[in-house]
Amino acid sequence: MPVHNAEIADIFERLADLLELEDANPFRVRAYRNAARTIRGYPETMSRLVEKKADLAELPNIGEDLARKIATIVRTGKLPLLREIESRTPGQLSDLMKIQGLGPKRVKTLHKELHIRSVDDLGRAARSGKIRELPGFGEKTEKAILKGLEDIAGRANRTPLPQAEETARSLAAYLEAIEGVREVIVAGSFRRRKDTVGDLDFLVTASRKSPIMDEFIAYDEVRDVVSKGTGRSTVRLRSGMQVDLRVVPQVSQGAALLYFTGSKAHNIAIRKIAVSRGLKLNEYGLFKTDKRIAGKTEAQVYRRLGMAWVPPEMREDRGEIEEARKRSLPKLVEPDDIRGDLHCHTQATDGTLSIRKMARAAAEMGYEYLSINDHTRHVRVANGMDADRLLAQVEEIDRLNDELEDIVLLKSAEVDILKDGSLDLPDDVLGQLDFTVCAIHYGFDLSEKAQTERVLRAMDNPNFHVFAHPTARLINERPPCALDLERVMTAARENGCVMEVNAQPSRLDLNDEGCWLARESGVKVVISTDAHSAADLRYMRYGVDQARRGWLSPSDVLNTLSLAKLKKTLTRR
DNA sequence: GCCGTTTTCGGCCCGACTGTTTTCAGTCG
Repeated sequence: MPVHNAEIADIFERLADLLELEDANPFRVRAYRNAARTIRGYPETMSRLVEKKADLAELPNIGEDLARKIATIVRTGKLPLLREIESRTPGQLSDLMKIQGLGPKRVKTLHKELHIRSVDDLGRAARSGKIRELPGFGEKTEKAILKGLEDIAGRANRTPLPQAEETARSLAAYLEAIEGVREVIVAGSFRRRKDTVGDLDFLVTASRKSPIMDEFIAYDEVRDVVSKGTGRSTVRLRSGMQVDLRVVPQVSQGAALLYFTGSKAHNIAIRKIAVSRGLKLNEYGLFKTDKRIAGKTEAQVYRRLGMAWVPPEMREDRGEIEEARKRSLPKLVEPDDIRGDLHCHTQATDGTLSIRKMARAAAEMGYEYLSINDHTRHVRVANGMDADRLLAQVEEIDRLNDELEDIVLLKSAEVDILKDGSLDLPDDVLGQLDFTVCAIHYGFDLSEKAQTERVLRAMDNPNFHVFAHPTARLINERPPCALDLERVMTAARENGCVMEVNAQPSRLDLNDEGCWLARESGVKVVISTDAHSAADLRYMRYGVDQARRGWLSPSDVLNTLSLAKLKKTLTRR
């Protein structure tokens, strides 16, 4: 079983935690964390890179030493250094650092003074009141630890973007109504459009006299106040979501927006650029000695650093800094570029509307085309169609196309990929469609080898056009199935197949990294909503977000094409 | 342990808030 990037990143992060507990050189600790971040977000697997004998030291934040360590982990699944350190420092101690308010120093004290080795030990010590007696600790810290233990026990998942959007909208409206508030912006991973959001970062410009902080913590949905200051406060909402609020002067708004949008890695990289130019960048502006030379807008700050403005979705330190310095950032796809939706369902299977009503809804979105992709027979729970029903639907679509004036319907289906890699309707039936969208709906737990071969075999069929929601993940519900995406991409390119970016907020599949891999592999994508109702067509935006995070341009996305060009491109040779 | 449009050695992002303290260490983002 090949080692996943996440496992390698976990090993390095654990190592960093334990080294920190041992008071190791903090920059060495940081090096391990930086490397972990690079590996976790890297679109290709380290296993594959090692197999290809690629030079891992070429990757950012990876040098000769870590390249060797990665290779060791790939080959053996473990790292001798970690074992060696764990023999000195109990491995579970790194778990304690996950509790809010506990860092390496305090964990070390707890271990040394009270012999605490695990989360359970910590709970017992806190409940018996032993922690408050330690030097540097007190009653409040002890209480905070008990609270922190509760939090990690019932830790909420990261919030899907649309839910976060709803929370953000209500809170923004509340904040905007507070006296003296000028502008409210949500920054953080929300602004970078990550598929899920951990917490919300609100940035507010307000007059000096505004009672913003008092009003903020008085918001109806606030469960507890984590901290409260004049410039920054943090609360936890009833939903479990954490919200940070920062008040900044208008003259610093751009610098603050830049800073609080992140990512952390992007911030660090641009601060280094500032330092290299003898400047200092913080959330209040860009400074030459003590003189602010930029800060009102983001564009101003980037400009004074010799860079183009970077779209928030790209701010992950995945090469955007270099491109911005060379002024060669790609032009990212935008919602307005989308000219049609290539995956939707009707009441023939599990959708809620007739074909005609879906067509009308799509026309109202301004689309030129919409394809109808009802399920095929294997998906019985969704009333999947057999050949006769599908062919009847094809005729119905032909009739509707004669009648409809403002939109063209494409004949398609969401065809099941069976376990043996065959498609669940005969070729002569599939051949009557304009194109197919093929997907896995069962057998998610096959081994990576079996799952990958299943897909590759399916792609050999000339009636396979689009691979829908490729990893079949459901955010916070079902992990992505084991699939060698790199091999799948290669096969897609060779066979002229296309990958779907499924825009359902619970799927977002391909995700940003998948989009990145598609582009690198020379594979085109379609962004589709998989709509089951008219309202679902509005999910398109979320798919575009992920495509932008994967640096996709309109030319990478086939449903930015006119109908004529699209039809030509979706044909396999 | 990484990295280089000043450098292959000597740097490494920066400020706010809290709690336990009487001036600051620890943690967080």
